[in-house]
Amino acid sequence: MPPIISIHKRDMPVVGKGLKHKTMSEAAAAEIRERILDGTYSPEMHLRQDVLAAEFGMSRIPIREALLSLESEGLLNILPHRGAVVVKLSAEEIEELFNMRLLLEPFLFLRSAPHLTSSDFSRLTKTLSEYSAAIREVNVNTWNDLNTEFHMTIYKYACSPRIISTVRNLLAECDRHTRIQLTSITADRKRAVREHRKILKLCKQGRYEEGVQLMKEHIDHIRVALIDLLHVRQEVPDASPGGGSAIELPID
Amino acid sequence: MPPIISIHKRDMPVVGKGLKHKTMSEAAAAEIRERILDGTYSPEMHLRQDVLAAEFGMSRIPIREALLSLESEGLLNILPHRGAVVVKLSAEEIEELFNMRLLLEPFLFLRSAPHLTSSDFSRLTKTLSEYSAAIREVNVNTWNDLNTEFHMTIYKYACSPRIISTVRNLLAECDRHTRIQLTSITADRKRAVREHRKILKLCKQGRYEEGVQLMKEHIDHIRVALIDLLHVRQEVPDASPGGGSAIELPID
DNA sequence: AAATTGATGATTTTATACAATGGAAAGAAT
DNA sequence: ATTCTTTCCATTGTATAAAATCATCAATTT
Repeated sequence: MPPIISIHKRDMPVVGKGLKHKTMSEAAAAEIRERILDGTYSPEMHLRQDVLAAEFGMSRIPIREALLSLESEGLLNILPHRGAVVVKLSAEEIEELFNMRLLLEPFLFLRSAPHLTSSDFSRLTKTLSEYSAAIREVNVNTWNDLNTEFHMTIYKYACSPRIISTVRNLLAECDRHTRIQLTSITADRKRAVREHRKILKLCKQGRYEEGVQLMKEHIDHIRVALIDLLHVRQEVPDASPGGGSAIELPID
Repeated sequence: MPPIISIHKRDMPVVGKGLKHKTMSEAAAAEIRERILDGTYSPEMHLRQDVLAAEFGMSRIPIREALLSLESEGLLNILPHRGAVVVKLSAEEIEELFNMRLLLEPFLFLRSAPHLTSSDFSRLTKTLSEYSAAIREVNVNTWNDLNTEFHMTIYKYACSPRIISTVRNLLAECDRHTRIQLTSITADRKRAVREHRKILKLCKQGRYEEGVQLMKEHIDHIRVALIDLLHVRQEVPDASPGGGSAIELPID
């Protein structure tokens, strides 16, 4: 018997059309997105079309289209005639993403939560359990998927596909940075799990006003902790006219 | 003397690189965007790459890239292997755009308005005057530019470039539909001007809470009127779980 | 020494050609 | 007559080649 050669997905990416993708550019975008989100391509890294094309075994045209697509998701900046750079967000820009979540997610919550079914709650319970395990094991690769699933399941009945997709994209953009925080600070990890659990409980009990309030606090806690962390690292005083504090949260 | 041949911009579009655009695809995107926004390309219209390429005097590749860019702005849907279709928004989808504006614009307003300068007020006064004239003359081609300028000037100090660009894009998307309303209903036109004028006055007087409240009402009035108009036309009962009413507006 | 100009090469952008896809029409089967 | 299958063709997606842009470096000028 000849030895069996094990091919791991990450060792040798298969980038192409198939069941998952109708076009090569979609497949390339998915792979590049994954690499940005998992940190393989770090902020400010320059992505070369020819290198990616050679690696993925395709021409540069679908790579260009993939990069354009990722630019519209906020993950890349494309500078004309100079190429694509992985976005590095300043503390202020990260904060803005959280501000935007704080503006949009409560709306989705209140429109959707009253319509959640028992099947949804089963799914949320399962997702929460997996999230808790991933947090405990510091398994950073699945945090965002599970966090996104938790939030998106709660919002699924909001009848606001545009806002939902905007939030989904914000979650993806935030994840690169949320990982830093959750990796660094044990207490923040445990609190995230606790808050998810309580949000779910309040939904089950039909206490939506309290649920939405906690959802806001949950998002804000991450915002505050992350900005603190980033400012400690940068030690740059925040002098912008609108900076310093987030939106006016009526925390009763 | 030979007769002077007058070349109008709209009669013979010059689509290309120059001072305005670094790439052909940017130039094409701008021209196509303009045509979508001014109604030349109506909702559900199919845009063919080869036709556009021939008309603009360029190859299909930058056209493809332009179409991708416009898809990310929400103006087009690109169906793999089937081409690009101008987005037609249902009444619910239009309403969602307004809901999103109602969530985001007050935040921008409150962060920015206190920082407006006398120079800003001069500009706003001028813009308002031009807007008023355009409304009076039912000059639909400039309404959105002036409306956008009014809103964007107020928001310029919000230190939230991402939210600002999201709102700018929402304004562009709403415009195709707001025109229907404003063209149809005289009273709505006059009220829009009145509301803009009063918002500006409240800003000058430093009465920001009242200003933001009126801004919300202003946006909501258009939403309500537009949805009424669309429902009268469609005569389809709204049975969606989250439909019927907008966000919970605390109108004191 | 500093500033300006020109040349070069790497990379991106676009043009042209070829391949792939999906819808419509035609033909075959029931 | 209706339904299913096959073929065809228009259009899109991708590959390859050529053109354009920009950053860097060397040479020249001030």
